[in-house]
Amino acid sequence: MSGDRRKFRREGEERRREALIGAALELFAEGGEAAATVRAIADRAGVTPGLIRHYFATKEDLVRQSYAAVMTRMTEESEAAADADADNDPVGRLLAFVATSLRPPVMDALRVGLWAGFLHQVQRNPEMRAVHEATYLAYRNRLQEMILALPGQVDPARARALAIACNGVIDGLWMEGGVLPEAFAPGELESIGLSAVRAILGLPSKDAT
Amino acid sequence: MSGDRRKFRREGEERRREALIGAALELFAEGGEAAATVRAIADRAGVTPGLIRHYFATKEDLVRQSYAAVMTRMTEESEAAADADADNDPVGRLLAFVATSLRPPVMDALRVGLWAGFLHQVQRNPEMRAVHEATYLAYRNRLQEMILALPGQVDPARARALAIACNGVIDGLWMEGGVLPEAFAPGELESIGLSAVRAILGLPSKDAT
DNA sequence: AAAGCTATTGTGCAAGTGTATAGTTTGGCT
DNA sequence: AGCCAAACTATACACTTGCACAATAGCTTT
Repeated sequence: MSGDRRKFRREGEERRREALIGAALELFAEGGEAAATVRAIADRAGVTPGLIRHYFATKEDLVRQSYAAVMTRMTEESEAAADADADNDPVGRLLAFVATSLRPPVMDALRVGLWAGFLHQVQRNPEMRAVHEATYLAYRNRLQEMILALPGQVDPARARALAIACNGVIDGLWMEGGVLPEAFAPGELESIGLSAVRAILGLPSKDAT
Repeated sequence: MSGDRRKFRREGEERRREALIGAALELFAEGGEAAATVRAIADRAGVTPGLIRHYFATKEDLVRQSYAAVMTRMTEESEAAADADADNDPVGRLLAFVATSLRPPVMDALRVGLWAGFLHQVQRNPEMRAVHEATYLAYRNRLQEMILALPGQVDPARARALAIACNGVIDGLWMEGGVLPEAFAPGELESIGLSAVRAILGLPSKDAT
């Protein structure tokens, strides 16, 4: 009678958390805040809604962790690209870092949409704001380290300003490319971003003879 | 008994529409999408919820029209600010334009929040996308005209790239300043933005002796 | 001054929301 | 084999949401 209770497998805590976060991000990217209901998330993750409460104190908690996951993943991807640049050339590392941020899969419509949706929450939710501040500073500080590693002397105060400026260009172009992809030629934003960063940092331009 | 029906005044169709849109924007800016319920909007506008249905086919309709109103208003303000700068010096005009974008009231937390929410809808709604594209291009083209007016030759293709780059820095810094105001010293972003634009355009730096 | 049009109100409803909580199943441990 | 913590399900609740609809009050016109 009541025997048609759903079968289930016990997953590791880590994997279930990630699955739930992944499902939330998918729904958020597809249909915005409204689409990411507790029931829809559970459904997408192949689980019943109650389980969400088992892993996350509240829905807001899940949303916050999802945001943190997305942002850190993006920084890590750019960082990996910089490290993959096996040259020990500091200039090459920095430019690889910038270029990666301005092409897929980092520069992507879904990610920008995700980011915009979250950004909207950052303003009034202190915990979300903390996550935003942390991820933003992580990215910018990475940039600053790379700037300090460049040949030639740069005093710290100036390095901070330069990092903020470079971060600004990257963010701006990343966002515009994500929102209006067809408004730019393939590779155009990447090339523009690299030139701009070079100009800001006073590096010689690529097409110099 | 049933005589305590609320008194009201009949407003013109135009004024009521604007009042409702205004109320929606206020709530959206303050508390995000979640705060802008039909009831709250009606309340703020000094009206009962049913009336919203009288002026807008659906809530989504109201939201879309609100966003369109905000975006057009922002562009108009920027344009007006640029025109108000009566100097005949092209460099001064351009830098004033940039600086204005990076300080209040243009760089403002509420506006950035509003804009983020708008951006989030741009991806799924073709009409919103059209509004966004138009306002973005209007701003960027304005920038491009000013770049072409600078002393020295700039070929059009390069002017486009420079305008995109400058627009990127401005957007990025504007957004970061709006989201994390206390992370920057007063005037810091304005000064960083001006230096960055100068560097990108190859203009002499301000603090040159 | 009476009538008529419609802007505005008030009430109600079905659907969907996050969350609480009690009960059931699972897989590892002894 | 048997037990037990906890991973998981199921159900229910209190609330909120957008929307429909009939009644009414304010203008405009005659």
